[in-house]
Amino acid sequence: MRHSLNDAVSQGALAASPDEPAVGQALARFERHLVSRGLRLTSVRRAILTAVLERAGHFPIEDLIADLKRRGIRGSKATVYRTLPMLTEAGILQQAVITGDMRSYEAAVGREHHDHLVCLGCGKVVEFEFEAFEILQREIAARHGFRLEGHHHQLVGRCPECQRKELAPAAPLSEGGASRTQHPPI
Amino acid sequence: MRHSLNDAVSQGALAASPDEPAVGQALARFERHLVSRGLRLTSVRRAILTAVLERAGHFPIEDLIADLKRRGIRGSKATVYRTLPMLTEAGILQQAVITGDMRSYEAAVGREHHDHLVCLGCGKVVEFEFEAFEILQREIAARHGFRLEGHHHQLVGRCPECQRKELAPAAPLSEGGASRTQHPPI
DNA sequence: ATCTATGCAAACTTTTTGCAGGTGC
DNA sequence: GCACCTGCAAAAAGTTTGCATAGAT
Repeated sequence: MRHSLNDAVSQGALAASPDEPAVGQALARFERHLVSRGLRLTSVRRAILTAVLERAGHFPIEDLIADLKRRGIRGSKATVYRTLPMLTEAGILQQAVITGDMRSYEAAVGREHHDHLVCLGCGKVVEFEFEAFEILQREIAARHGFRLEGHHHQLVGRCPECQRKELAPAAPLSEGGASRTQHPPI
Repeated sequence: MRHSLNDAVSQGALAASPDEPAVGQALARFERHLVSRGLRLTSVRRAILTAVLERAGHFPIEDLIADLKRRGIRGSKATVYRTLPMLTEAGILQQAVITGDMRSYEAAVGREHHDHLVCLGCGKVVEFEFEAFEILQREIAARHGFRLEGHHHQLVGRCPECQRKELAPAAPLSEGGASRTQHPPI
């Protein structure tokens, strides 16, 4: 009963509360990771990790830096850029895979795999969960000898608003109406 | 019998032959797209589109530019950067979704959806096809009011070589062996 | 005390843009 | 001939790095 598909809309900063147990666990994991390599869990790194976990979804690095600034927390651009890969290696973050211009990250833990439904028109992203196929995915990975560590499943399309805009656009070009991004099979 | 999963390894430049009908069709589509907006299908644009279609898989922009240079074809960096979005709007290309640093594209047509199996260690990408779930995908899109136009399904893991390297690395750190990127659930 | 972490600013890389001259229709 | 197109070079945007100072154990 847990393996059918399962939707969850979640955009923007859903802001997990800072005292959520996940934060403590992530801190512990991060510290383990750091210490095992002779590095230190400093206050800046703690602040960055906390800020990261408060962004529920995927986020561009710039936004994270802005978060820190806004709250008067230390943590410069350079330090953030140096810390995010550590969080990734610790298994706390992963690079998000959005049709993308800039690099973005998302939590690798604390939620089930959440996948993206991206609007080609306005770039809006809706998240959903889609767990039904992990076995088959594992099968595919195994065929290629890979050990599977995660997946991204991203659907791209047009959101309701953009579909509406398509019908009555300021499009004085060709007669056909929606000429802009309609893709009949070639 | 066509809806089970279906694998196809294909890396590097599988190089469709230039006289393949797909090229002509794509050119026609591109021209339609351009003309409908008062733009022109020039020789440089034709060359770029041809080069694009000769790269079977996903490719970074830099590689495409190198292709053109290597063959003495006109088509500067700037023009390539200006042309690729047009090809995307025409439905011929789409941005590839690779855990990514730089932007990359792939053909949106001429092959079934092909998805990626990416190695976290060395970045190697194996492509596979995974068509079984389009109905469910459509269902998810519909729930959110989206019109589905495509999908990416990307699996990330460790390729066989990188798994091997993990076991006998030059890793004089902690005692545990593979400390680097093993992620037990938090 | 020693070694790591941080911030700043400079360097780099990738992508975008302005502009003078070339090209297609 | 009028627009659009192209290449170059300069500008932006995003990311990385060197270095002097601050911080952690």
